[in-house]
Amino acid sequence: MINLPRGTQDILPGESEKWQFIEQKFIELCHTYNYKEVRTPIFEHTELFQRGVGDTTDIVQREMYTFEDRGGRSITLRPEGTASVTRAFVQHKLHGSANQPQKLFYIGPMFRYERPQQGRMRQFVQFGVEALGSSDPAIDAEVISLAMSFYRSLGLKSLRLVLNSLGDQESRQKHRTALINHFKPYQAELCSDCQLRLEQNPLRVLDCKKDRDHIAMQNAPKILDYLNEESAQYFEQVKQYLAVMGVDYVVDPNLVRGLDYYNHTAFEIMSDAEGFGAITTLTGGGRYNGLVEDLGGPSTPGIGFAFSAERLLMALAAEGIDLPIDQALDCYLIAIGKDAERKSVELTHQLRSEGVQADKDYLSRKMKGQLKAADRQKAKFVIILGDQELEQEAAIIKNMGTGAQEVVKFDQLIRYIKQSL
RNA sequence: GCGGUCGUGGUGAAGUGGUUAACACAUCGGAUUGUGGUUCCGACAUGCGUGGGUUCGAUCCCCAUCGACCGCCCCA
Repeated sequence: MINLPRGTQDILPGESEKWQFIEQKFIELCHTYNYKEVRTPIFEHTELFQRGVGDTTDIVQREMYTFEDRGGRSITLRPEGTASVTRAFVQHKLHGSANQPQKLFYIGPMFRYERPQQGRMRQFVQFGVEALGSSDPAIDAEVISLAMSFYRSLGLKSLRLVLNSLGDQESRQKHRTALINHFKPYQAELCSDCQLRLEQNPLRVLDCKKDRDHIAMQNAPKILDYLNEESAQYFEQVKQYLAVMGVDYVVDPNLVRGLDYYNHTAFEIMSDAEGFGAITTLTGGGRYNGLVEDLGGPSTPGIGFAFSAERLLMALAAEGIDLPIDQALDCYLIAIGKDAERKSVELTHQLRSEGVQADKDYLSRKMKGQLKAADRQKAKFVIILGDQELEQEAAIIKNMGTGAQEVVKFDQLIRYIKQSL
C-alpha cells in the first residue's frame, strides 16, 4: 500500500465540506471589502523566495522544497504567498492599473519542509490578503479588521490581536545598531542560535525563548523607543483607526515577524482557546514597503496577512464550533425490478435536470437495503418504484422525516418534490 | 535539525514466544417473499506498519526503516 507523503493530508467527504464553507466565507468577505482574487503558480523560481522572503530566514535556509527541473532551472514550491503576489504585481505592472491600491486575495497550498506536528503540515493551505500601493495607515487597519471580521463571522471568541511596529528603514537601522551594541558584550553567554542571529538579524534575538530570562533581555532596546517621528505617528494612526472600528488589540514590543520584508505594522492573531496545543498563532501579517522595489518594481508600499486553513479549523474545533454544513440529500430513488430500474434512471435524470439533488441505488439492493442507504444519506424524500406503481404510471413518495407516504403520478412527481422541499 | 510516546480488521480496541488473534461498533445476509432509524440470529483479520535477525516456532524478543501523535526550534 502506498500512503500519502509525510506532512500531507487527504481531505475526505465529511471534512471537505468544511473547507468549502470557509473558502466560500472568505471569498464573500473579501468581496465585501473589495479585494479581488489573484491566482499564482504553486512553484516559482527559487530566486524569488531567496530575494523576497530573505536569505537569513529559516524558511529559505532549511524549509524550502527546491528541485531542479528538466531544463536545469532551480524551482521551489512556494513556502508563502506574498512573494508570488508581489512578483505578479510587478510582472504585470499592476502599479500602472487605474485601480489603486491593488487589493488582492488568494487561497492555495503552501509547502515547507518541516517535522509535522499539530497545526504544522508540509503542505498546508493559506488564505491571504495583500494591499499594494497605499501607505495610508487606514489600510493597515482595514487589512487587520478583515482578518478579525473573518474569524468573528465564523464564531471564534478566544482571539487576541497582537500589534507592534517595526518602524521604517531608518528606525529599524538605528534599533539594529542599538541591539548589536547592547548584546555584543553578552554574545558569548547567549544561545548558539542567538549568537548567529546577532550577526544576521538581531531583531530576532528579542524573540528567543531560550534567552528570555537573560539579564540582557530585561533592558534591551525596544523598537518602539527607536521609532522616528514619522514611524511613531504612523503606528499611532493605525491604532486610532482600529479603535474607530472597535477592533481590540494589545501592543507587544517583542512581536517580531520571521520574514525579512516587514516594516512598520506587524501583527499576529492568536487563539487562547483551551486545547489548542503549542501552536497559538492563527494569522501573521504586516507591512512590507520595500518588497516591490526589491523585486524590481517601482517603490510601492504594501501590507498583507496570511493564515492557514488547518489552524483555523483547529481553532474552531477547540472552541467547539460546528460549521453549518448541510449533509442531507433531497431525494433518493428506490426501484424494485428491471422495469422500475429503467424508470428510476429516467426519473433521477429528470429530477437532476430540474435542479433537484437526487441519487439512486447502484448495488441492486433489496428494498430494505435501499431504504437503509437512503436513511444513511439523510434523504429527505424517497421515491419508490415497483411493478404496481409502474402500472399506475405513479411512484410512492415517502417523507423520511415523518414516515408519511403517498402515491403520485409521474407527470406530477417533479412538481410535487420541488414544492415539498 | 533535536527529543519523547506509539503502530493489531472499515473503526475503537484486548491479547500471548507455540494448535481456531477476544470483544464492541460499522458493514453484509437472514428472521420480515415490497418499506429505514428497534430487536434477534449468522457472516466478516492465511493477518497483527514494512524489511531483516534470534528461535524448532514470533503479532509478541532484537535491529533497521517508514509513518502517526506530542514537544523543542521556527512558523501559518
